[in-house]
Amino acid sequence: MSAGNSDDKPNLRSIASLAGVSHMTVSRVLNGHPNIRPATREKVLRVVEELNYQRNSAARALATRKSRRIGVIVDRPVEIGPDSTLRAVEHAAREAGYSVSSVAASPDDDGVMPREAVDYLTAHGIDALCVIAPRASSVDVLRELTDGIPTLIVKADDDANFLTASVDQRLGATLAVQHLIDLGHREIVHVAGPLDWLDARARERGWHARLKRAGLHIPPAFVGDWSADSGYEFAVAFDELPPFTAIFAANDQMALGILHGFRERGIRVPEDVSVVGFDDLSVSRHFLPTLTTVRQDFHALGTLAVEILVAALEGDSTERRSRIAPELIIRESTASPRVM
Amino acid sequence: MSAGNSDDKPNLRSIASLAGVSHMTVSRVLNGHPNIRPATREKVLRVVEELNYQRNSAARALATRKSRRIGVIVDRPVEIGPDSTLRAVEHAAREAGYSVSSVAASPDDDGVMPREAVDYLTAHGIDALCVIAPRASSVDVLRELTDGIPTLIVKADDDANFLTASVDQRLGATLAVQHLIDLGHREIVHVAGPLDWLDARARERGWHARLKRAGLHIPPAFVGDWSADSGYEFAVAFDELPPFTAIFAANDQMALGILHGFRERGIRVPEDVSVVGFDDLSVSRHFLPTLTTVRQDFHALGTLAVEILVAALEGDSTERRSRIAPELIIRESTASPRVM
DNA sequence: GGGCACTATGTTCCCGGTAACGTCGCGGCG
DNA sequence: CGCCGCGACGTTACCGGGAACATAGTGCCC
Repeated sequence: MSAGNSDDKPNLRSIASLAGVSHMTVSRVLNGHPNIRPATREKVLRVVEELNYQRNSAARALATRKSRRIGVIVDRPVEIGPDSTLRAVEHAAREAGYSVSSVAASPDDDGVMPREAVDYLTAHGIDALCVIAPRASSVDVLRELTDGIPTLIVKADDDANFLTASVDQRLGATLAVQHLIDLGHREIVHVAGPLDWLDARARERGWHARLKRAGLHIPPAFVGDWSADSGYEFAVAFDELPPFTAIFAANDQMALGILHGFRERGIRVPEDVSVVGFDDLSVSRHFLPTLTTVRQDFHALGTLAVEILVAALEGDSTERRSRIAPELIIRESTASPRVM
Repeated sequence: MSAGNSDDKPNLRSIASLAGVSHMTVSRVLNGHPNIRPATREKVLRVVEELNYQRNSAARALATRKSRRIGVIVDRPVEIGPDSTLRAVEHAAREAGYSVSSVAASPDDDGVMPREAVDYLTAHGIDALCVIAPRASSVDVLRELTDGIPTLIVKADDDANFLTASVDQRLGATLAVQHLIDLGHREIVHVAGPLDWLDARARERGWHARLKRAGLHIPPAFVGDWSADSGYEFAVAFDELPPFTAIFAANDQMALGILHGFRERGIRVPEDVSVVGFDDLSVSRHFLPTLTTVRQDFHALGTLAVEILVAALEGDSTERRSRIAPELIIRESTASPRVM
């Protein structure tokens, strides 16, 4: 405390004069330029250390026209999945020497307004953009907004305009449905997320495709809103629904709502109906019954996204896209159907 | 696309020459300076509009020595509460013309390393700092790191060094315990979070204080780790525990684990034991049984935090701290104890 | 009608870095 | 022995804004 600081923060010039060199030499040392004599380098670093000097990122950004900041748009209200991904992105970006600026959907509205979000982020200076949990409508709008900014969208389909990375949603859905088929289920319904979301669509398609391939009846999907409440509402309407013996829910929260609704209606899981979720929230293994679900590795996803973006930014662009395999976690909420 | 853009982005000078004024006039218009003729203002704004001009935030930060950025440290791994607060902070900051840069704990480690986090944030230029879900140890370290940076810590106790804002944790705990007492419970145990976390401590103290005031027996608190798993482990050890009829769990996740463990042990909730949680996650109303809990308004908390910080930054510093009242939500997991 | 207080605007310099180019010393080579 | 090339720096200009001061017009008052 008050250890004789000259009032202002040190800058390149003050370091330089203390080290007896020019400010450019200091800059070069800090940037790891090759042609610096070891003695000089050490002299400079010593002073840097001593004054606890930190480069001014604003000045750097101004001079280089690069902010070393990645903008992130999170298109879904607070949920473990998107937030885990966001944190993983932040972490990986930090490790790579970047910082992150995010715009996230509020609890009230569905998603973010893409135009406003991009405006905000570009106004604050970003080198690249990453979109988590996107809606199809957002992607459409983004196409014409992200001109010149490397943009990665967390989605499974390739896209000519964007970099992509994702957990393979269709594979996840396939694993879930396959598991139910293997157990002997023939009537498998789907409680989907809002189909404007790409993840919801991909899961619905995976479910649909697997049923079709198995030659099973394909009932219309019930569309929820990701919330446990919507799963609950689906379940309490059980008596009015066409018969089925298994449900694939598009996320664990809706699955939880379904468990709750069934309990109230006296329908037993898994004896009467099997339920599979998606995400494997940390709490899902404590639902009653514990939930069979599809695990997504959000951390790996965020890390991968940053890897791809940074590669694109720094030239060694190898891959434009990549998918992470999800994993089926079998617990108590699924079983073979009773013989009718 | 390619609608005749001159290659580079417009800047103050290019706007100025197109509008036939000096760059300072443009700057003044954009900053809302008073002494500008309406005609001039409109002329400038027209050009700004036309070129879709956005100020360069790096240049602005360099010139003003203000980044208009708030650094946020989230000291807990991914969880709905802290992430909701973070998002609310981000939202409120955006509305106030600030952006947010965050450092969050990864799933692996407990909390963030305060020194590294602050270094990182200051290196990227922040005007203020906000700490969400802090550990006591973090706070101690921060005291000597945040010299000169207005810092708000989300905690309930006043602090000479920091601004504070919080949901009143002790009040929340008091509400929970009061509810159990009102139902006729006399043996009320607490499943706490790790006591290094200020929130965990405050809840433990609230529980302790209310029991003491009621003259009830105060059993030692069981310390979990916030996870549903730790609640589960507590519950399955039921037979080895001293007798009790009610549990106050420090968060909903541990409460869920408790419900799960009790189910396995054949202990009925609320008939045998009542359970109260804390947080009111969106899923808590679908637990089996639905969970009585203490609701925290995370959005209000984040908004409040930014309000206080911005007030501190912009001089009209009114309040240094403020608390939000939590609310008891009564559901099925609590009932009067059976007469023994 | 001249001085004066404003108002509206322009000039210049500076923020703290980096790019581009200049300079100096030294060793190798014809 | 003189020239060249290059390594190791230094100098200068510039990134795009804003603060501080300078300056031109304008109405008002004595």
